[in-house]
Amino acid sequence: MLDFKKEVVNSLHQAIEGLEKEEIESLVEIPPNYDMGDYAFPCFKLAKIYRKAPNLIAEEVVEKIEKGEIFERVENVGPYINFFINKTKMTEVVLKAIAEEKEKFGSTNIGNGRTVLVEFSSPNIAKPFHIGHIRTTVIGNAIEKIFKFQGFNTVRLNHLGDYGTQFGMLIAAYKKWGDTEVIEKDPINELLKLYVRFNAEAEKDEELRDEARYWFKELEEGNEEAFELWQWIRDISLKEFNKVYKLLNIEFDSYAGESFYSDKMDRVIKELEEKNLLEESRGAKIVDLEPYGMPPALIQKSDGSTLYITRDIAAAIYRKEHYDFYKNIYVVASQQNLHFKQLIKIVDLMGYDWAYDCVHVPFGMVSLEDGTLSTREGRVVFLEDVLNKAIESTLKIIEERSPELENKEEVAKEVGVGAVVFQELFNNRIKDYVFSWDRTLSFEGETGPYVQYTHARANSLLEKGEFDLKEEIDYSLLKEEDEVNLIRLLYNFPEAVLDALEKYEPSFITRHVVEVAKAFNKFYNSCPILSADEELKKARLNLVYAAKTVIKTALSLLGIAAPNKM
RNA sequence: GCACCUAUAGCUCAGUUGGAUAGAGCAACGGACUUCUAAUCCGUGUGUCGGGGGUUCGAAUCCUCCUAGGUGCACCA
Repeated sequence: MLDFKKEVVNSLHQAIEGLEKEEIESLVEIPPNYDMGDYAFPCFKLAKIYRKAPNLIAEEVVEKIEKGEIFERVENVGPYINFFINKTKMTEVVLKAIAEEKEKFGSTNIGNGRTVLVEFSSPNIAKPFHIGHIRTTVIGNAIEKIFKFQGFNTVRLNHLGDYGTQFGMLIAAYKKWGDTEVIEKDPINELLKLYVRFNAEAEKDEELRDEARYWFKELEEGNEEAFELWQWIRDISLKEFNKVYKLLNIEFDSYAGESFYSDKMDRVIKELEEKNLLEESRGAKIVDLEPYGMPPALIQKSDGSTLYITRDIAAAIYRKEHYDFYKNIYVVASQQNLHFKQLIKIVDLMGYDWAYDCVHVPFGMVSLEDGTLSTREGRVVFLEDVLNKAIESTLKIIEERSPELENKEEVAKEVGVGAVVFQELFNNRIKDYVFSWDRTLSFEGETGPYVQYTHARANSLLEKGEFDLKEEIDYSLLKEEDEVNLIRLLYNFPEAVLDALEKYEPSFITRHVVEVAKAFNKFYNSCPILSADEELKKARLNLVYAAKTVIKTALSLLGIAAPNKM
């Protein structure tokens, strides 16, 4: 697709002496208001070079710029040079590109088949899948889709929390108080009860903690009973998690969790020792990171068992050997910033040049109105409940507004789940937020259902208007302000996707698609489409098709369905 | 105590690498369906951009100090 910004840069480059193209490009900006043009160039920097007032320079440069067929007008307002793109040209460029590329519009091949691993979701076995897990799950899912869209070979990793002392606790608790039948009926809740009870009693009884450590040690050393119990717990938990993944329509390529690396730990410890990175301290083995301004990383406990970071080092090395990744992305809460800083530094100290291809993508915390989430204290909102409640509310709305709709259940699921996911991807990752039912179940304004509704509306127009993509249209007919604003947003979509990829920030796409939906609805309200004159109708339907396509693509990158009717 | 993150309208948040008058949604009030899906659209207004100092032609954005909140910092993950 023709790059208008490059055109602006080129014509400025010809008119200005003493500035490299790169410098010009970094200065070109989008004015605060489109009345002022599509692109602008401020002349303050030139003022310094030429020792002349910036508005005078702007005047002179404008004189020298050739308008060609790309620019409608180029004019200066004070120290700014404003470029107005020829609207017919822009319309033609965008609508043709979308008609050709369809749902691939916005994709590139910058990945060129390189492998990107995305580790996300990674719930802890035997604990409920609650609202706190939704962020990693949907953010990771979106990031994977965005990378894939740009030509990367992506691998979706669910690094299950299926190892560690907590399993010692569970095994010990099960052996004391467990009942297989009861657990099979409601696995997560019953296992959780055991876990909570164990923790409560361990407060009073130190010996219980020793028992837990003992069982974890046994598990690590291959005790058969411990292993079988562990596997059973893992299986029934995964079955529960899959209910949520199914609702979200998310699948993984690998469920290799922490346990998978249990037999790869010795090698790590040996290697750290060989490279003189390991030190004895208080009976444990650590890597001293003080020279890098970080607290020491505990690699091996004094009882010889390993820790989270040890397994992560093993995992990183395994992944490099097994997948030869270009990037290894961890979508994990910001609480673990230090952990990942330490992890990456240790891998670096081990001499691996790919250490900084490991990227931690952090996100803020979810809390409840009455405080922090706490599984142990029962302050928890289950993700499955949130999704089901959203689906239920959606179904009610459908019954009210479009009772004749076919497959209501299916649409309710797509819209209800879409609302939850969309809200989750709407703000910057890093922000903390307080979970609120009101906000989650609101379907008006800048929400998922709003965007989906816009898509369904567009689809309905295309059906009623018997739209044919192959028909020739007259691009110059689309010159209403509301049309041009929509077209401009469609034109900017590919850049929004690239920004999202570069910053690992799906919300850039969420924000952009909301703008597209707003512009579309404005256009829809101000411009008659089906009742317009034949040629205008064809042109407008083409624009409707383009908007619908971009909305659908954007939603799919976010992991949200785009129903044709709702 | 040390480190990192956050602070923008009543609420929830945008604000592109420093740039032209700081923007949305929600909430409130008023208006638009015999006409393309009213989960829509139009109108009405509110800001010490947490505070001070600095850099700059120009700062919500960069630097610095302070305040408030959050998170992390050795045998949990």
